[in-house]
Amino acid sequence: MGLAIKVFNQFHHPNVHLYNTLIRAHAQNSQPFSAFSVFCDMQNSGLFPDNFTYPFLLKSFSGQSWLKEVQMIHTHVEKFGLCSDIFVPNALIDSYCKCGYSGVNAARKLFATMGKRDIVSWNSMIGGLVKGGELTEARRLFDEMPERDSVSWNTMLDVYVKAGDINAAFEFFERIPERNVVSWSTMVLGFCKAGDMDMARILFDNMPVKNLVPWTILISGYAEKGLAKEAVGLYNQMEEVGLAPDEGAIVSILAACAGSGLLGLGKRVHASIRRTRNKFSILVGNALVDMYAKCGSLEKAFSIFNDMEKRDVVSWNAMLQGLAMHGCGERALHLFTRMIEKGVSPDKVTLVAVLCACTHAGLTEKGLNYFYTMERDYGVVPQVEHYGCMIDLLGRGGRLKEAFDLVRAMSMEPNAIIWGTLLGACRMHNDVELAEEVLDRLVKLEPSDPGNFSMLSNIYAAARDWDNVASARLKMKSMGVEKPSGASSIEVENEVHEFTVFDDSHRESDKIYQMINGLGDHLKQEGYMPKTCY
DNA sequence: CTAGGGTTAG
Repeated sequence: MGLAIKVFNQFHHPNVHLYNTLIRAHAQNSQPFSAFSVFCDMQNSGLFPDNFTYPFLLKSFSGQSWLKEVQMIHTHVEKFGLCSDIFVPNALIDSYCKCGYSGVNAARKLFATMGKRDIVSWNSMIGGLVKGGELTEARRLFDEMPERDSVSWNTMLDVYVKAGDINAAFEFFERIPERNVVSWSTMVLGFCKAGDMDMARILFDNMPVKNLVPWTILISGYAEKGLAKEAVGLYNQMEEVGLAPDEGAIVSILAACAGSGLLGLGKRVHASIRRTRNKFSILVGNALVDMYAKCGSLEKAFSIFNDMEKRDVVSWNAMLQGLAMHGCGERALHLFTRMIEKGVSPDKVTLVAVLCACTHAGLTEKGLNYFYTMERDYGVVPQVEHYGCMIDLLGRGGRLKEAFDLVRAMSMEPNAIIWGTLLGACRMHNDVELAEEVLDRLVKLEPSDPGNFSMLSNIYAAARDWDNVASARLKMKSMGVEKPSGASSIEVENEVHEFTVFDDSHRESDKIYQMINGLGDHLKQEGYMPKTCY
């Protein structure tokens, strides 16, 4: 690329073709800023962009949400009458659809006024609607379109998957005239999302052709659900068939590991990165920082964070969040100060992390102060997540009434997390009366979640109100769902061992319990009194 | 133009 630019600069009067080539090269290297600056140079030198310039330029924007720039190009294109070529409006539709809600609306308007449409115009428009969550309209357009290719069918399959209707998705999948690797992958993803890992595996095993994407989907699917054995096994299998994870696979698998604490697999992926490349992108760096931080290896996360050549706000957020969630509130706040000193603008996620840090460090006053000054100091308007942090901060501090007042003072509708947080605080401080009131609201939002009643039953238990404990338990049973028991797992030499409560299925179970009891005795000798009443 | 991908409160 550097050489290409050097050669380009030797031309005294580059023509439109040369400019286009350079813009396309920047697009291929995901350099939107460079592409745009070449475009500006081109205009400054008095040349008029043509039918090729705009699609290339728009292509370089992918990954950005540059609504204004897309609108600007749209205006240009209309002024010069370049919409006659179908490639230009098609590229505009696609770019608009990557700019969120208002972008999709602009795309829709453009699509409606197009005199000529090809299959790509329809596919782009439908794909945009799917991204915008407008599934019903996407479906309508699919039914309306004059002809369909495999992209159309796959997009429509994605509609069913996104709608969460796995049965309808599978029926549709079977009706697709020519299924390709994308159709199969979408279906595997659908089963992963539906929690049916057996079906996901069957589909995966029966795929006529595979690439890295279905491997990634299934490994991430296992990892996300904490199925360490399956995830590691499949990752090994992938390496055995000679596939190395690309950036997409790395980021996806690391994210799944972060979500469920699979440090072992995360380390494997990290090792593979170190083996195969000498540097990595911000995306991969952030995924690594987040994975190590969430898995509890804070020092490892810090060392990667510090070694990163470039950091963006997400890098800082991941590190801050990691420190905050592991109780290192003071360290998180110190890092936040460093972030401000470096001139990085905090965003809404940063402030969630900061407030969370105050909560976990017991810094109630400091948290309140950040909350009330965040808009003035950092331009971040408090949103429902920030209120959630404050409810937790006040609630844990025993200031239940203030927490409840804050919920009522919120400008937005409190969601289930808000009420759930408050319920947790009631449990912590044994406030039965408030708990009943809070549960009332919570049930309206999450009527089928038995966890809420489990929480209430614990509150009654703490107050020794056994009649109500019984009725809460009964309510849980009648909902047909037992609270699933949690499991923990450790990995020893690439083998995963899983444990649940009262579990004696492990082959070395006797030894393990011996060790646990021994530890308990030691703790008691040191004066530790276990708290059994939760 | 379609499938996987970084940070968000219980």
